[in-house]
Amino acid sequence: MPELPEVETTRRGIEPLILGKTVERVVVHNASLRWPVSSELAIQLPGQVVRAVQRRAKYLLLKYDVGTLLIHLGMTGHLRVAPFCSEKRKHDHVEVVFTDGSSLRYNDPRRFGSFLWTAGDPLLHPRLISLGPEPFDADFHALYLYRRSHGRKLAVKPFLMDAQVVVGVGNIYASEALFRAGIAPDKAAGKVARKDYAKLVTAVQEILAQAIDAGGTTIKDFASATGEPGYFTQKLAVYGRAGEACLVCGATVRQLRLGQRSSYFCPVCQR
DNA sequence: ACTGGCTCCTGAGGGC
DNA sequence: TGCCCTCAGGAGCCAG
Repeated sequence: MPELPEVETTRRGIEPLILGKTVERVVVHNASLRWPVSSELAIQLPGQVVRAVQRRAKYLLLKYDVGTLLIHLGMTGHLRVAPFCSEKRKHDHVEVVFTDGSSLRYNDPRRFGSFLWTAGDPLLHPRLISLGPEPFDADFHALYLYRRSHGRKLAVKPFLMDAQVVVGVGNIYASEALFRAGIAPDKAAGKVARKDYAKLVTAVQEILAQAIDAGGTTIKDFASATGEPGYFTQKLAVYGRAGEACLVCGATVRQLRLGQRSSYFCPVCQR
């Protein structure tokens, strides 16, 4: 379920706990994630040192000398570091065990996440190569969104959530950013004015930055690698607030479905 | 080329 | 207490 802030919070949590450690072995309890967990992991990783813990979009990149482990948390994935001998929980599917006895443990009830292995440049992996810019990159700007959306009838909210347009903006932050930018979520992407895309770019960046600072958003079960919940939940202006009063104008927050996802908005503030 | 719909899977919560 | 229904933070794939 994590969006970019939750993945970044996870990255920051696990990095100091695994960087420089040597893998002893990989234990796969259940290989049936989004794609089957590659048997390459158990062959390639033993003896390898974690050289870097990076993020691209919602993927975590664990870099080793011989390749990169790409981890996607899906909707319900969690990573935590615990002693290998500590008690296992239901839905602990994969463990990367280090020579110091600690273990990077992947838990994912719905199993929508993935563990992919690539020996080559991870940015050229099929799952990553066609992704759009990072929201904090210089090439994510108003004119870019304006051009990308030209002539498109798709509603602006699913447009914003399209990882080929910009990465990392999931269902919660898409609603929040559109609220902050004053744009109705069901407006056709191609009808949004360039000046409104400028507001949207700023809104996306502000919201994601604030959410990262708060350690992510916990709706149901997000927790960081150290088990802390996210504290951005208290700052959500519209998400999950259907029927309640808009914090800005007092109108009733409404809910509608766009692209099979719940969207929340203020009919007065957003046009 | 776009768009909407379906899909993977488990669990929580509401209504009866 | 239990059953059934809907919904959930992602995103690939398919038909039209």
